[in-house]
Amino acid sequence: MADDIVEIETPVRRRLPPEERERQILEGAIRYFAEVGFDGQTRELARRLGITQPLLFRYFPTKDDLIDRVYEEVYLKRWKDEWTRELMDRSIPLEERLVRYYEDYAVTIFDYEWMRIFMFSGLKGEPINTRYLKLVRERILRVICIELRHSFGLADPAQRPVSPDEIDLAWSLHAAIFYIGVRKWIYYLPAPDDLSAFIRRNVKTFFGGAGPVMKEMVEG
Amino acid sequence: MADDIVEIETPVRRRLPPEERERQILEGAIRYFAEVGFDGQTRELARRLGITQPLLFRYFPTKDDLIDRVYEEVYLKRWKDEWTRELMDRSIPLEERLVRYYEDYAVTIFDYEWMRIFMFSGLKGEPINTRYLKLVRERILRVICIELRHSFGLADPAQRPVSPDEIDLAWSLHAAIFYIGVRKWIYYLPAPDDLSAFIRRNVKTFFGGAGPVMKEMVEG
DNA sequence: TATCTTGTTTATCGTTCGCTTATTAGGACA
DNA sequence: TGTCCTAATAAGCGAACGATAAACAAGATA
Repeated sequence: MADDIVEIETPVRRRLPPEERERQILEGAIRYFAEVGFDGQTRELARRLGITQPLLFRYFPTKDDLIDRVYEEVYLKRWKDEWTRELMDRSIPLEERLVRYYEDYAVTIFDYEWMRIFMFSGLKGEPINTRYLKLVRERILRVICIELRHSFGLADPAQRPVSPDEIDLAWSLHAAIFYIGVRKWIYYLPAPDDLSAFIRRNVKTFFGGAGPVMKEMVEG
Repeated sequence: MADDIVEIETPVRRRLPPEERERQILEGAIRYFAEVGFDGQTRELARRLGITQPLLFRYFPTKDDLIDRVYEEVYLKRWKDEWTRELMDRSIPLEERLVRYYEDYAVTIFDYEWMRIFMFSGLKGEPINTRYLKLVRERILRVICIELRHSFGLADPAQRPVSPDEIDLAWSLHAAIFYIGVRKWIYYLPAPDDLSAFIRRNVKTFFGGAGPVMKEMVEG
């Protein structure tokens, strides 16, 4: 029965520098939790990493601690302050600024791990999610509204503050881009093959139609 | 220590007609799974229903069977064929048709249970999710594209079929509306207080800007 | 080569999971 | 009021969960 000879995997015990092992676990956790959600089991995560389960608990005291590190790694480290700065650069036409911003933002969020962990943590009601969205609202959408006001020759936001309704309209442009990520990484449906062209068309549609609507909101 | 007197709940065993009990369990399951996801435990579900856990398994052989019934109940029973029909009614201006459709569609999907179960099942990769989205694409978005062609005086779809790029643009309008539900029921963030006005503004923005973009896609 | 530190594994704890079996009791009917 | 069907419960099974304790061994230092 020579066919029955099975290769025994001799589990080589590899001793890694702590920071390297921690890094390895963290990245494995991001991949794993992005796939199955935070109800995924520590045993299975350890199996995929090729280590034993107790070793996880040496580096991360509890499962929740590991999850917190995942959040930190995925969201906060990927935020760029330059987005706000570049959106305000009036030496460039606003429509082009919007295209540039969304092209860059898309690179950040159109990512298997980012997208799925964002939805999983949203459904769990994690505060970090709310915090992230507040960043989007205050540092992106409000800025876009201010620039739209200027671009359409509407009232100065210093005189007449940006209203929630205007922010909501800006959310819509954001949603259109964001939804591509949802389609691709949550629903596993085909997404536009030319993402740049999609973004350009979306911004053009929005920018082309927003003028009268904004005017009505601000001055109506 | 009269304060320590505790009301003992004598567990009244209520004998219900089977179909009534099944209904009660199904609706409890929708509420519960919408809140915590499908990893929620059958014991906790039973507790919330005020029944014992084995009774669940009398009515639904396995947890998966119960989940399947939840899907059926939430998605498929809420689809309206009249949406497609009314979107095609050219006796009404397209912009108004779009507003009417999204107002009605919003009533259906802006619902705690619908929204959250949709996201949970999406993340789980449930086939029913893909099936539902195919409905949206073929019976809503494609129809909208055809009507946009007609409204903007562009090539007849019978001659030049609607392209994926055009469908993608229609997804964007859909996404803007859908995202309100995400903001409200997934992120628990404030949503527009006048939903009708929001929809009207969105459709107006889209309709106002889509013309040249559509023309470029169809004839460019 | 012997020693020591500590990264890693083996074995296991207490709990909770989906699900089953055996028993109890509600309520329509005679 | 007594009978009977079956809705409902009580008790518990094996497996899997997060987490722990004790034993082992890789690799730097002497």
